[in-house]
Amino acid sequence: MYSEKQLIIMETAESLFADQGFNGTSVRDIAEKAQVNLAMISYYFGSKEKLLEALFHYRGEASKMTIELIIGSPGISAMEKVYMLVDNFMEKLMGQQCFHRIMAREQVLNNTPVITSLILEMKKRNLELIEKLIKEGQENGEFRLNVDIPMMMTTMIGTAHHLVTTKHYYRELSGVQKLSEEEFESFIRAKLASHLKSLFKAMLKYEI
Amino acid sequence: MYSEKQLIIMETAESLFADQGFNGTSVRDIAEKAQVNLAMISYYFGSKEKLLEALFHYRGEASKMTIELIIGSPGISAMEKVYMLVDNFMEKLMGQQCFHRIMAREQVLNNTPVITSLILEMKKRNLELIEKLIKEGQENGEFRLNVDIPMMMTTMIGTAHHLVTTKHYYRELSGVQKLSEEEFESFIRAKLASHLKSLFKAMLKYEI
DNA sequence: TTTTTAATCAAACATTTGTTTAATTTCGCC
DNA sequence: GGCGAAATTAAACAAATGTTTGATTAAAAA
Repeated sequence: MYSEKQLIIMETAESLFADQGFNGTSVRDIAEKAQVNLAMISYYFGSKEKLLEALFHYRGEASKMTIELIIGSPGISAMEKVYMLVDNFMEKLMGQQCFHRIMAREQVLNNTPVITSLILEMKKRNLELIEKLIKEGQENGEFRLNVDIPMMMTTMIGTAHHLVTTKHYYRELSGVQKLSEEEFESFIRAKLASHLKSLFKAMLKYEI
Repeated sequence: MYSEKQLIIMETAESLFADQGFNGTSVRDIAEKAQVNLAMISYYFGSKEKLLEALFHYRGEASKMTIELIIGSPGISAMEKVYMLVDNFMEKLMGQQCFHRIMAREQVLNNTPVITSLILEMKKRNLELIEKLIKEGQENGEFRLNVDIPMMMTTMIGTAHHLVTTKHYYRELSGVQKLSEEEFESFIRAKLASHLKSLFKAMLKYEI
């Protein structure tokens, strides 16, 4: 679908957009870092904006499937599946931090209709799948009946995004400055995963 | 401290930054909407960047005090104080959505050292106060002992920010499109407040 | 080989950008 | 009224912006 050069441009743009924002990054920045001629970006993608859209398509496509796979797998309790979804979510989040930083910003600043509807579609699809899973758990008595699923999703995504996108603050505040970058990464990954699982368990099982 | 005209400029800039981002907003946009001459912005604030910093100082200053007041008040249980803090947080969040949207973006994109350290200072101060409150609750047996306070704060801020800054999505997803704008506002305010209180209760009281 | 298509490039394009200048107006104060 | 400081203005500034052009090279097809 995308040539090697196009991928280089997209991934370079991704890291620059993540660090400096979309408007804070010039096409010359991208061209220079990707070591391609300035005109190639318009040539391949049409415009800077369409480059961003292409990036969203590219990254969005990659993360479909897995959820369906988890929910569909037999012989696993609904709670266990929720835990697996959390792990899956964390994996994608940590593995594509640049893209998630861009998305976190684009969600707030919904100026670009194409991307807005892409994100909305993504959210809708995920929500539907989760709803199916929760219902399954409710029908077999695993979960309590009054579960606010959109709010639950908001908690997961909001908490995780906030921690990952502002980890430089978290590092200062939680007294783990001495950890190396990699140690810190796996530290927050593990911590966040177990934290989210606790929250989900509380929301799904206990009347509070 | 700030003249009327300066306030107009700051508040106009605030709403534009919130909608279009800092880099997506030109000083000409601000000048036009605030109905002041272009040069007045440099005249009063020195630069566009310093205007943003002034805004952070202005909004930051306004929200000190209250937390100390709540924590200090006698004859109230620690849990009750936590609930009050949630309400207070919600009030500030909903009342200054523009500013919080800007802050949400600036946290992700920490390019501006002055603002980064302003936010960090804010976070540190709040964390210290909350820590004091939690300890109080732990000493009188209200709260359990293993509480990850930074993670708890992350959950509150992340969830709330995410919901408020992406409420246009939430509105589509939670099936409340028929509500008016004001109804929807108070709907998410109430919902979020009670949701956060539940989460805090779960995190502070129950071993999960 | 010849022809056609795609890729690459330096240069130019027209806007838009944040900021400054220098002149003018407004206002409080003596 | 007249002076001086602050406020306001239109114009200009240089730099940066996204995009296009037209020429040149490379690759593929005939």
